[in-house]
Amino acid sequence: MPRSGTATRQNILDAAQAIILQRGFAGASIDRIITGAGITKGAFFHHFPNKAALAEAVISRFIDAEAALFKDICIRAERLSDDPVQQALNIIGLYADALDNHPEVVEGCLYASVALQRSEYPDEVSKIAADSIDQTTAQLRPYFDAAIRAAAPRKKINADDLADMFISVGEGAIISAAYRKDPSIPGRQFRTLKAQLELLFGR
Amino acid sequence: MPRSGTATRQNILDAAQAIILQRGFAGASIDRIITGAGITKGAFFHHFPNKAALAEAVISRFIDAEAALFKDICIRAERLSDDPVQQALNIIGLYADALDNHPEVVEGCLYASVALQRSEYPDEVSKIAADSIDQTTAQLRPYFDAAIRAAAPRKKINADDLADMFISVGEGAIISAAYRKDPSIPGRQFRTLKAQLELLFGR
DNA sequence: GTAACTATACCAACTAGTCTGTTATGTAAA
DNA sequence: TTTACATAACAGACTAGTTGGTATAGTTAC
Repeated sequence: MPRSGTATRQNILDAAQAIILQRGFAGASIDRIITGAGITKGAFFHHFPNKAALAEAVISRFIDAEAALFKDICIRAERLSDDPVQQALNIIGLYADALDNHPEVVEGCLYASVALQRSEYPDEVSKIAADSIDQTTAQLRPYFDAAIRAAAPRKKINADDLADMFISVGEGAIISAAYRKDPSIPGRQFRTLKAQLELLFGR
Repeated sequence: MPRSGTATRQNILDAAQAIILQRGFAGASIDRIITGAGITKGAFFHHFPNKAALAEAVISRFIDAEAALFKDICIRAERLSDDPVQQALNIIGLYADALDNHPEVVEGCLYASVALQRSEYPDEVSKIAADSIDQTTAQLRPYFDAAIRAAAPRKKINADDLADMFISVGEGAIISAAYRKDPSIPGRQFRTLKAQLELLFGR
């Protein structure tokens, strides 16, 4: 058995993600990444056939982590209450809590990075990022739909716009956090959103 | 007097902004920009001493336009009503209208571009972008403050978080719009926000 | 034994920026 | 009215360094 390369691979992905969020994908040169990871060019191309494959690996890992977090939050929200309104509110509250525990959000978000450099990332990467956003809103929509049906909201509102609002607040708050260098902003923004939806659903 | 170069300069800025929003700042090479603008390298470096100066010009122009739009909206909102709550709501509504008339928002936002490529842009550019964001929230905060004092909101909320929410929804909605290729999203998101604040202030 | 590396040399394409020239347009003296 | 001239607006070849990627020969840990 040869030695495992998984640590080195993670090392590369970590360095790549950090540099991509600081300098963009084009600015994240392979030389900078291998310097950041403390390895050589030979090691890099042993793990990734080219830069496009690296991009796909970085984004995929990020997306998988986000999807896992989101699914976990949905499960916990359902466990906390049977009431559809409370479930929807809990998803937002739990997401706020999760962001509080991840101060590295001030570094930025790879979803936003892909959106703002569509033509620089490989097409495949743009596609899987877009699919992941679609999947997240599709998962979220039923919760808001159920809440709207259960509570007769005080303002005419639809689940699509609420699901979009969830994504928008998340992405936008991370940009605000980056400007202010304040990692508490995303959590606070989701709690502000939660308070507004409590009113909307009469809580 | 020699011929005027202002049209060429605008041409360069337009091409640069479009390419920056598609590929990031590092991906927006001078060769790509001059090809996009249909000019030569000599013309480019006649107008800008280096790439950093171009970045500053592009961002400054964007910031000035945003600031002018925002100021205009504030003035119109104040004219529409003397009621502080209505003024705050009108700002959001007028901003939604303005976004409806600018379908190019799906291309992205330079504020977000700078935030997500801090280390690639010249320091001066990051600084003026951050200052501009600070100034916008500082202008917005008094409106929300006045509304809170006038209306005793139904949820405990502060003007800082509301001003941040305005920025977050704006930035986030543009990212959502880019993913969905739907320029109607930002306007709809601001209207959703407005509906929530109407409830908050008892309207 | 074999995969996981290090180290280094190399390449073609691209990068920001420089350089030397050329062209358009207005001013003013002859 | 022509002609000379000043000056900004360009054109395009050129350079030194960087880019992503390849090649190759040896070393290390399981």
